[in-house]
Amino acid sequence: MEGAGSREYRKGLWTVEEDRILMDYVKVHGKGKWNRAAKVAGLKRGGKSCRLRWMNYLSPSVKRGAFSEEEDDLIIRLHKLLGNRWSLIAGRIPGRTDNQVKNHWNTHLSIKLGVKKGKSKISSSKFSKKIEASFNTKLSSNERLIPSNKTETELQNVIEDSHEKEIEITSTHEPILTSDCYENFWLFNDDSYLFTPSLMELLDESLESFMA
DNA sequence: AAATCACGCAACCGCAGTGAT
DNA sequence: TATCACTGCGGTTGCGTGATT
Repeated sequence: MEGAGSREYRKGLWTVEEDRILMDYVKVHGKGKWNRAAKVAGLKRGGKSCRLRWMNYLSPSVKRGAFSEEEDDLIIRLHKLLGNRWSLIAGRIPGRTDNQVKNHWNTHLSIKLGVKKGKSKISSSKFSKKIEASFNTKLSSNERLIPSNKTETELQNVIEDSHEKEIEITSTHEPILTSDCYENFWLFNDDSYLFTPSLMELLDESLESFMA
């Protein structure tokens, strides 16, 4: 039982020194076994705290900084269908964690869309008419528009397929990535990525036929 | 300049699922 | 089969900081 017994755990924000210790530990031993990691590394933190710190902050795959419009768009689309399944949504957005997506939704997107107050303020022309229309009819953040004759697994497969198709398409293109702009570039196997119009279109097409 | 407010985000909590023994 | 350790998830809290009064 974590927290029980004589062992006392530090709480609150991580210090630079704690970060360094955890980073060093992961470099040598790899991820996992966080409870043991905390003890072996000499951190006065629980395993869960170590795991969270690594996953949400220290991991080199975590992307920092503001969310792009494309990311916002994708989150909104996926949330519309998946509800508060933050890990699933985050899994479709390279470099973003479930915590980041959840926080971003709660502090920006839900307000922007007027979900909590029951009114939509969607203004972006990027939304497909059908997705926007159906979103406006369902105000609760927990409601999803999965047809009664479909399963969530089928829905996830649709999203997976769209992503697969996207990768297929982008693999045939040359990169047009710029260092300071996330717009209009493609997805690759290295750390760089992008949201292309084709991904959005594929997702819309797939979801529309799924919902039909 | 000090006090208060509001916002954004990191971190915590409780629970469920999974795998090893 | 039961138990335990561990991981992962979503909801929530509370701290830090900038804006406002």
